[in-house]
Amino acid sequence: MAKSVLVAMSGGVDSSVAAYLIKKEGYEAVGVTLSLYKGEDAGCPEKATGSLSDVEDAKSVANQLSMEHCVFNYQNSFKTDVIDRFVSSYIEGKTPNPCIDCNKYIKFKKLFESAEQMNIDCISTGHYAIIEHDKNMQRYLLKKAIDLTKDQSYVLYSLDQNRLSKTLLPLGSLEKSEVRKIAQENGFLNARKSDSQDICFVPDGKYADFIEKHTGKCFQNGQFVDTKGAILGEHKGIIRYTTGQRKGLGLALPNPMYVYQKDMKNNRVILSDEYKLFSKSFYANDINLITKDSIDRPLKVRARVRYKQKEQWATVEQVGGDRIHVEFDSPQRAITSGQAVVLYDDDVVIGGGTIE
RNA sequence: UGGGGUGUAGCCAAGGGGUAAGGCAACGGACUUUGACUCCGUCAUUCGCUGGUUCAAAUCCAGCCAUCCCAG
Repeated sequence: MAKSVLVAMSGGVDSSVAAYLIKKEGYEAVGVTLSLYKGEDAGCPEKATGSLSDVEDAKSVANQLSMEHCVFNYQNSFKTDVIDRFVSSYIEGKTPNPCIDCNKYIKFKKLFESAEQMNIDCISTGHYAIIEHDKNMQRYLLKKAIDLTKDQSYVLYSLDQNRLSKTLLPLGSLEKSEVRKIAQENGFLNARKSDSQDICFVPDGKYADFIEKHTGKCFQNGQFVDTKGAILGEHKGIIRYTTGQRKGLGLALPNPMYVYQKDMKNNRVILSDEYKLFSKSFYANDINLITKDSIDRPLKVRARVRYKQKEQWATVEQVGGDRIHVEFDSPQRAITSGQAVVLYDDDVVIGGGTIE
């Protein structure tokens, strides 16, 4: 009997083509669109994921593919595991990456649980990455997509062996242009729909306003200071700034200045020249390793400290059960607490964690 | 009140007779399933004001205004 697959369909081109490919390979496929938040929470009802038009788009494609389609309401989980975490991370002065949590807690957790309850074997998404079983290592490996410009292996580093073994990512070996072409050839109504961007639940990009609205708090103005403590001006609430940021400071100084550190205790944002932003070493916690159970000795890897960064050579050591120390060969710009570090061995994701 | 300095865009700032550099900020766009970074584009019909000299004045001259510093 054909394996059954639950295909996450956002209503966009990628997941639609993923569904098409799954179906084509003969799987017994069911499409599901995740309802993650209410439109009004995002202040922009029409653009929300799981909003009517996205659901309709997904339904329409599923229909064309003669697939069953349903909508799962994950709003509660999404609120506690993605939005609340996002908000509290910012309140702690960090800069989170909500897409990573969404994959970790929603797409590759809640959705798995739902699949199990439905007796469905696997799940599939439209992520651009490759999952491969390595016979020698007796492990499933997560690898970069063929189309490196769209590669999303970075946001999937939290997947474990169990999840990897039951996940199908049919787009990993395709170029984005091929995906669009397939959508077009099949007459999908979203063939030309633009790629998603910005935080999905903050479609207007004003994440600080979202946090203030969500918490009901107003983050007070405070001082911009230089590294010597001299006052440079007034900031508009400390959550509005992140390490390495240049734009939006509103200061007219002789040279461009960047956010160097955030002093949450004194509600001050410390600015510096760009060169001070470069550093080599940091710790990360909440780690997940894919290619091995633990890092027993210093390991030479390539690492990214943000999405879409080119990997850089580094040495990693595990310190304790859930923590690693990373030392880059050369200084990297604005290593930011709350962002994810992902370790690579060439095209293979070794693992990753959250930067402290 | 006397002496000196300075007034060019939101901020800083070049230019010292020939038709307003640059930086910062801002805004717009590109990039982007996170925040950022980066890149591209826009941004003074006018130089404190009023007169004068000149073919031509931000530039030279006069007066005025504003502001800063030093004296008292």
